[in-house]
Amino acid sequence: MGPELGLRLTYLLKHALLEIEQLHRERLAPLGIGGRELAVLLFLAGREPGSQQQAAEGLGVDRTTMVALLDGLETKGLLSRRVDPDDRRRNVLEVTAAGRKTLRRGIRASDAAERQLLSGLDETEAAQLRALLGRLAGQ
Amino acid sequence: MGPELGLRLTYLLKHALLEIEQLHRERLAPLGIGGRELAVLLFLAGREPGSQQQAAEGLGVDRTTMVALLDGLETKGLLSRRVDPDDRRRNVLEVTAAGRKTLRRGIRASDAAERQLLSGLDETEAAQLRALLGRLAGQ
DNA sequence: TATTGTTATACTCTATAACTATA
DNA sequence: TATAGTTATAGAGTATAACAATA
Repeated sequence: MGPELGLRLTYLLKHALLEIEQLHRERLAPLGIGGRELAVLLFLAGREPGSQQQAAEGLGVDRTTMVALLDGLETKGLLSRRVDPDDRRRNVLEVTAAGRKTLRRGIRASDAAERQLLSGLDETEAAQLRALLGRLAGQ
Repeated sequence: MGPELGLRLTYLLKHALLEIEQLHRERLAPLGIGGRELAVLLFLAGREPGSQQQAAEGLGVDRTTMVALLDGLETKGLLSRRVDPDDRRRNVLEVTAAGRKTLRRGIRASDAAERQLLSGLDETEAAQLRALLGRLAGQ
């Protein structure tokens, strides 16, 4: 574990994150969404309709942050909020048909961004990196 | 490459970065510096005295961002600015004796933070992760 | 004219506190 | 009283534009 800045884990992780975020910006721009919006669609599409609070917890963002994120997605017609009849304080979130279409295109764009970041690694190495990072995340 | 959010590379990288940043905050707090200040000290200590502009480029931050960072370090007595007599537009940056001491303690704190992040991996796996991330950064 | 450091300003992402409507 | 969504506000971190001093 050398002292050099370029060898510090924080530096290496930040470098990789900044690069993959830039690749996502480029590839998601034609779809009119950002990486955080893709993450919301990805999170919502895979489970039963839930509340904003549940989505915020699942995504690890504050519920106040979620409001603006959902405003954007709703304005673009990619998801809908409707009041939960069983608890009128809650909004039930549902991805629209347009949202599902954008999500499918977004996943392909994200896959391409990941492949580009990992283009210097072979299949085995890419899988190793993914597995090791997954274990840091406790998966 | 599955569609699930928790398997996306961006999610995994961000998770690891947030965690190691938190570990650094905890371990650097007693030293009175933040992770970005440690990075500046680390960058400056390893090379010939240089200008703010050179430091900004080397660290990958804007030169306007560097000003406030250096203000903090100078106030704490960890580095000094002096006008370059050969080009009076430039400030020559030098880490003080106190700065070098804080740097040594900071490196130990950062090493400990890295070990904690990687505590679920064995030595070989930790080295693999470091090497793979290094290759993404073009090293 | 161009460059270095600086300041003012703005934009993104994030969180805290307070409001409202519901429970 | 407590909870879900919302708004206002503020704090990091970042960048752009413009300024003074110097080249």
